[in-house]
Amino acid sequence: MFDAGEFSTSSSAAALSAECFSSSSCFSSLSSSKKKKINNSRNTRRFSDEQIKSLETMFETETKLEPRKKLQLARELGLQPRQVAIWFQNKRARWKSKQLERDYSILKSNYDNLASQYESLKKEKQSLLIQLQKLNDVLQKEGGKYCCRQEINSIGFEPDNRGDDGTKNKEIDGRPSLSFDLSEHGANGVISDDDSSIKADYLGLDEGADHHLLKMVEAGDSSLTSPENWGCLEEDGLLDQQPNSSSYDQWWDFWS
DNA sequence: GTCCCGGGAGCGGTTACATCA
DNA sequence: GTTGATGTAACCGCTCCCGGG
Repeated sequence: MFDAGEFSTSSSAAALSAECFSSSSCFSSLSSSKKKKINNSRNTRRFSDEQIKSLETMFETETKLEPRKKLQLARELGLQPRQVAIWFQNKRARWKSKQLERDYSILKSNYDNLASQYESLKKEKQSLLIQLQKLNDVLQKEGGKYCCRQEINSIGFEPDNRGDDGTKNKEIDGRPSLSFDLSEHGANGVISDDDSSIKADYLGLDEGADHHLLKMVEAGDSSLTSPENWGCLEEDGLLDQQPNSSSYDQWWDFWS
């Protein structure tokens, strides 16, 4: 395929190679002037396009050459077997380096996505906490009118109950009903079933428990904003539905 | 069967040089 | 023409594996 003398790649180095190429100890035993001469001989050392192409093709099929194939390839390309071996070594190193870069890029992309999701969830949580605080304030102003969520349920509380004029609060049976704006939860500003399932996901709650919790939130149960009152959740069996203590910790971390 | 030794091969890191902007 | 960055062939030192004694 290629004549040994066709390429000037390793003119003087090739001449040396016949006796020294396969022995690094031979090289290291040379005087410094001799080494310099060898280094200077690297002048036109780049392999030709044809040689590179053949080497690349072979590398695609196998990244490690069998000794027999190495000799054959070296013969075909007019190179020393050691040159072929070194080319494969360097190629493997470069390929590995590129692979690491690709892997890093993928991991970084995944991390960025997760970080972005985390930030948006954090904002959503903050927004919900603010809403809870507002509701709690309203409830405290109103006194004991909303002490019992059964009572609220019995009057058909709907989070989306709005007055005809579009205001968020509307009287039901002569008592004010509360609605609130969660703009992040869709155009109509109410918590949808979809939202419930989303929260169930990251709170680790099952749908039933989460629904219960959301109802309490929707109903403006002030106990939710006061940890000392969370005992009622246990009484309701809500926290009992936590699969394990780590989920409980997760729940606590989320709201704290 | 086990240990030791030498040689071959691969790998990570480095050097020397060519090329290009 | 000079310079810094980059790519690459070749090397060095080390480790691992394997066969022979």
